[in-house]
Amino acid sequence: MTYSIAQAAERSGLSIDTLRYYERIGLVDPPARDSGGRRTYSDDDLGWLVFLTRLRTTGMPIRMMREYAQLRHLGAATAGRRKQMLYEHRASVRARIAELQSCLEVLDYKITHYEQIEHTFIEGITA
Amino acid sequence: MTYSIAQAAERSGLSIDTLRYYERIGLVDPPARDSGGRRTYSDDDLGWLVFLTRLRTTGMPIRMMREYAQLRHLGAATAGRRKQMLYEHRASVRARIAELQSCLEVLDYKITHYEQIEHTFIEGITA
DNA sequence: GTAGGAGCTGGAGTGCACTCCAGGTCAACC
DNA sequence: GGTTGACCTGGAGTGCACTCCAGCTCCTAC
Repeated sequence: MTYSIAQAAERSGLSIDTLRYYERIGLVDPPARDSGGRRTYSDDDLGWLVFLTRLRTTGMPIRMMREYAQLRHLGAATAGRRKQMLYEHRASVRARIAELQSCLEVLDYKITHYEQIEHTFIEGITA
Repeated sequence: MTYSIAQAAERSGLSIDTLRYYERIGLVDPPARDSGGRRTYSDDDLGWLVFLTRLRTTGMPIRMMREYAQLRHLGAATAGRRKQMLYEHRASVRARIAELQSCLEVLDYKITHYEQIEHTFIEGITA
């Protein structure tokens, strides 16, 4: 199965421009072309694109994604280093989640505070 | 208790430049000045700065923080709208956490995959 | 055979959130 | 009274990750 750039964009959640941009900066290998010179993405290409969106969503900078892509390109010998990168990235994602959760507590506290103000206000009116 | 801009920066985790920038764009009220024209931050100022860093950490854009700051400036009458903003923001933070957790699963899967490759490799050598 | 739509390239432009800088002031210490 | 160090202002510059554009080609459908 192959996909036009528009289909690849839709399925990966990236824009058409972003797909070409990622290719230009070496984040994705240039996909095959059809007889008219148009990009045709394979299922493998799609899988990689989707994985990239996960890395992006979790805040990995493009510079690091590119490093990962380059290691991947070098084949099985770099599997250990890639695993190490994912390990470290996973730790940073976990830390980020913890950070967000701690901020959530502050938000909860603030919201409770506002709710109390509201109650006082209503009681002030109806009393 | 009052603080110099350097102390405010250290305690809030923002840089000195960012403190002045936030003031310029209306995110924080201009603090008092000493006889020499230097900013002196109060404990209240500090509290607000720290709260802003929480909003920033949770991904609230500056535009929205400014909106919140403006409502706060208008006093108690806007408490309901501010509460509403925090409510919505909390929902987005929760969604963000869920998103990160779902990506974590993908990372776990990938890492497991790499570990299996490693095992196979070692067995291949030692066998 | 032509009109329309998708895709192509190289390069310029955008939005966000800072960050840095030059040139100046001010208070304190030697 | 001169030097030092923190701070001041207005404005320019930076890094990131896209996003947009002009001018072109190519296939399809009428």
